[in-house]
Amino acid sequence: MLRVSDKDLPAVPSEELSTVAVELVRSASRLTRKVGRVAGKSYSSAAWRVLSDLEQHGPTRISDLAAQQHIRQPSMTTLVRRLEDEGWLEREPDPSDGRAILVRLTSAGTDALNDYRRVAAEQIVPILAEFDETDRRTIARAIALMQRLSDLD
Amino acid sequence: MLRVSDKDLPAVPSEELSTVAVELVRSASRLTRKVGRVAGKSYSSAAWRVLSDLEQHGPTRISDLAAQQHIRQPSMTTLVRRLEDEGWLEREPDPSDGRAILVRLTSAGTDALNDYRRVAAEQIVPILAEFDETDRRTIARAIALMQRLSDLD
DNA sequence: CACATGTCAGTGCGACTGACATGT
DNA sequence: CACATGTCAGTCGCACTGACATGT
Repeated sequence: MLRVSDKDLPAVPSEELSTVAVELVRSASRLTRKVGRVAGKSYSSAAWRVLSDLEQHGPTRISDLAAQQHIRQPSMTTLVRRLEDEGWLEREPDPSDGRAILVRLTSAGTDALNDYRRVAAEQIVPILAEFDETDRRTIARAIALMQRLSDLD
Repeated sequence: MLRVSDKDLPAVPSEELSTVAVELVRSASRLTRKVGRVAGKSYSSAAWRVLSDLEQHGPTRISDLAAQQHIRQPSMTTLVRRLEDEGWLEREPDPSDGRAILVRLTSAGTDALNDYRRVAAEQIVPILAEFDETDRRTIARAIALMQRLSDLD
């Protein structure tokens, strides 16, 4: 049923974009569910996304973290407190704004993040390894495209 | 920055499969988060996945639904009860097994599902429409691949 | 004073485990 | 009796809104 070579892939008529969109969301959420719960001892994917973003961007304010994750400020306050209780991040006052707080990843946080990544990868890599070269490229490219779909707005 | 032809895409060395796996999960969960909350009035993506699976496979037992969604039976019991309260599905005894219950999608459930799909698509389609033909094929193919990654185990 | 930042209180969805009733 | 199916009870993660204190 599935083609292995890109040039054999059917074109996507614009009338069917809506179906593609729905199926994309569906498969993304299935994958998230499958990997998320098993990999996280107790935390959801939001926690790991926060840690990952902190690693990438350095110390960040609560409000900015909330915006990045598409959640409200109070929710981020709670999440940050839980992660702080775990020792995975720490807070410091923002020197440039007395109202704000900078959240920073700790080394324990980095360790936890890498642990999570290892476990998550264990779920996926064995199957990924069976994909042919074209399919691997497709996945790699799709990651960037999904990123674009998530960031805009 | 973006390549338009598949054969220009970089190969994926097997040493980097683990990174690809992690980033795939990350971008999938970001997309799920972004679309899920905005599209769902109050329900999470799990609810829509259940309705969608029921539409596809017909009446299904609670335990099978739970297995499909990678959640436990008691969680599925609760979810089914909420969706039943909404009038989106109904239960009937399984004629072939007195212990089991068959869950069936109602017409109101189909309507709700289509409403959700419309709203979800509205978030994605405008950006998807700006993708070139190769990128659309990439997304379409990636959906199937993510499905494979979710189903196995 | 208007506004931004963050927290607190209260609510609800949606997972989990353990114990249990019931049917095969 | 062993086992599968589903529910109940209790817990916790993780979103939300509205109200609020504090700093710009």
